[in-house]
Amino acid sequence: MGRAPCCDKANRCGKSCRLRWLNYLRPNIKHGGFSEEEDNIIFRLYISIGSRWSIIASQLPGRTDNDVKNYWNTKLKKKFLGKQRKETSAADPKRETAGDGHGNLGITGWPQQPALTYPIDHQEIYDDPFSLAWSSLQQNSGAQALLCPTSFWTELDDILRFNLMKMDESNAATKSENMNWNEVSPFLYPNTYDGRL
DNA sequence: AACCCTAGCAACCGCCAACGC
DNA sequence: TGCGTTGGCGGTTGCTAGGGT
Repeated sequence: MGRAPCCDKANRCGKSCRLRWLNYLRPNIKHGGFSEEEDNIIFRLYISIGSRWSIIASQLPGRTDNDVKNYWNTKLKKKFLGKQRKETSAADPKRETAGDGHGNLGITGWPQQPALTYPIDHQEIYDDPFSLAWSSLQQNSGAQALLCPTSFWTELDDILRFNLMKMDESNAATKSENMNWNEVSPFLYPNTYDGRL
């Protein structure tokens, strides 16, 4: 499966060799499906730090950044944006596959409410983590205070800056990606987050 | 049976930082 | 300090399988 190798199979270049080892051949790689818990971890980290797949993958033993990235792009993004897709493709209802069949997202620990409550004219930016966060936060009971989009964006931007700053500090201090997640704002870890991953 | 469409995912590409000389 | 090499990363591509028509 997948595209043809860039080099002769019998004479692979080092970079391809390394990539294949890291993403596919390495021992202890999980090749099975992702669990609901892993889904939640990926989702929350994506909201918090964006598409830093290597960091996200480091929190999921046995998963590679490529795995996580592929899984997000092929499944999770649709899962978490399912309702929005349904709204925009109402003329073609058979395309809707995510959720429980009633327009709910089916995320463990997240209230089962319609995702699309953000104004329709903001849909064009709905695919980024901020938009995802907005959708998700609105599904939580505590989102009442965030009904003003302007203050929400400001607040979320502050949180993201804070998290990125903490990550930079952590990386600078340890020269590794084993950041201290306890320092990241819990604002984006509602319900199931208990301070460890 | 043949065609079309979509999902899944391994691999490619390009950029950038670290490293050694 | 400058340059070439290497490794790491995120985004993207394109092959394959499977389902629908």
